[in-house]
Amino acid sequence: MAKETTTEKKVATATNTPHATRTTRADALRNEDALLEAAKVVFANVGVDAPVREIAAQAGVGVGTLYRRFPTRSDLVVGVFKREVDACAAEAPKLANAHPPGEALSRWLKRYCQFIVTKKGLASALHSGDPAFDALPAYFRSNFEPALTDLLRTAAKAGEARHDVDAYDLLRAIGNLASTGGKDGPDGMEHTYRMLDLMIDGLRFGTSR
Amino acid sequence: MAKETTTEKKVATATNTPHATRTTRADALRNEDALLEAAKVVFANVGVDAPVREIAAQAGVGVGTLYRRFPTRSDLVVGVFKREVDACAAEAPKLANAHPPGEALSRWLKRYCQFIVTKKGLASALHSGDPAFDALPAYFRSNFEPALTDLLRTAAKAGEARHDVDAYDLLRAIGNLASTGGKDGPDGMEHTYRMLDLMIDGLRFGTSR
DNA sequence: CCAAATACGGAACATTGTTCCGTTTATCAA
DNA sequence: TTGATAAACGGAACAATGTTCCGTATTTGG
Repeated sequence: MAKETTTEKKVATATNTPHATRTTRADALRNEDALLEAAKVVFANVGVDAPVREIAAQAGVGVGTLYRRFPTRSDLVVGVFKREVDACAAEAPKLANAHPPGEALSRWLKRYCQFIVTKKGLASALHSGDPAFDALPAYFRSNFEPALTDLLRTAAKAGEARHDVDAYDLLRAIGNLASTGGKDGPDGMEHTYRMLDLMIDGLRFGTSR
Repeated sequence: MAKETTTEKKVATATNTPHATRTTRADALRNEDALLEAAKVVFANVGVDAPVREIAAQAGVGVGTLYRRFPTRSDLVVGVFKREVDACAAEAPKLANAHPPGEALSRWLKRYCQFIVTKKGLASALHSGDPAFDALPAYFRSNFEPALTDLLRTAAKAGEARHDVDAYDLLRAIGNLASTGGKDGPDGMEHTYRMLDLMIDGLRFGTSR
């Protein structure tokens, strides 16, 4: 439900009538991807209020195509947001495989930090009252909390992090950290990273108990 | 500087050239007032995103007139906000004259509560990133803080309120109280008023020290 | 009462979100 | 491979909205 998989999708009718359904066309899938990617770029450059036409152009697609996939501007915003959440959360297990537990945790937190900074524009859209965004906070949490919980638990077992830190608390704390002082500050992101390092050190402190 | 006074306004040129300036035309003043009043009503009914045309119509005026007075939609929003702040702050001294200190304080806090609830729509506009709104928080504070400070001090001297309450803290606290649970809640405003009464009682507690 | 400055109204313009529909293309059975 | 057909496409057209322009009406001051 999170995102369209590349798997074939046919409507499962009880009686398989002839010509019942077809697979989703390849160009359609390609375009959906191109649109999300284009929107991500345009949102980052121009802001979340960027005109739909500009996104369609960047994706090399007509507005009609855009609207068939995302019936509303908000739907596109939601799509980009979810895709970014997915991408960020998906890195947790990868990092866990590639690095020792403490390192994996630290790297993922930095990655999450980047996500937050990038999505600052979106964050304000969340509180715009548009009901299309109502589900996003839950989506955010239901993806990030388990991902971070795993990293934390593994690191704690390996003696590389304390046991008494709640994943959601940490997500919120870092979220607040990163959203004030964003990437356009005096020393661009450096301040945020310093604060993040502080917090990571805090996670390690008192480890061997 | 707060608002246009009804006083004549002529540009004071060093050398009074002939035909130097004229007073602002009467209809212009009338229309400015009508526009602010209309905008207040429409914002309340339709929301801050109401179309400019609708406001002009409600004021019985063409859009051209609106735009001469308020070069931008945001300017109109700012105008309404300031006028409401002015109106609310101006009631403080009036209440102080008409009631005993504790009563005046309590009445004004309730009045302020109404202001907050009404302006919830505007509040979200404040955080919309539009630089036109940058000055509003300061305007808010610079009007309300002195008004409430006076009420508090007077009440405290009369032994009807504690001495150790900071006006700005109180403004913020009540602001938070009133903005969650607004006028459309289950028991419309009643909950907010109950909480406010609690706070007012708290102000009185420990009075005779 | 007149001339000039000022203000007015609302049509016209520009920018968006969204819909519509004639045309193109991918799919799949034969 | 091929052709019928469902699916998807592109972009013109529509609607809503902020903003500008300018010919006309009103107010002011003498």
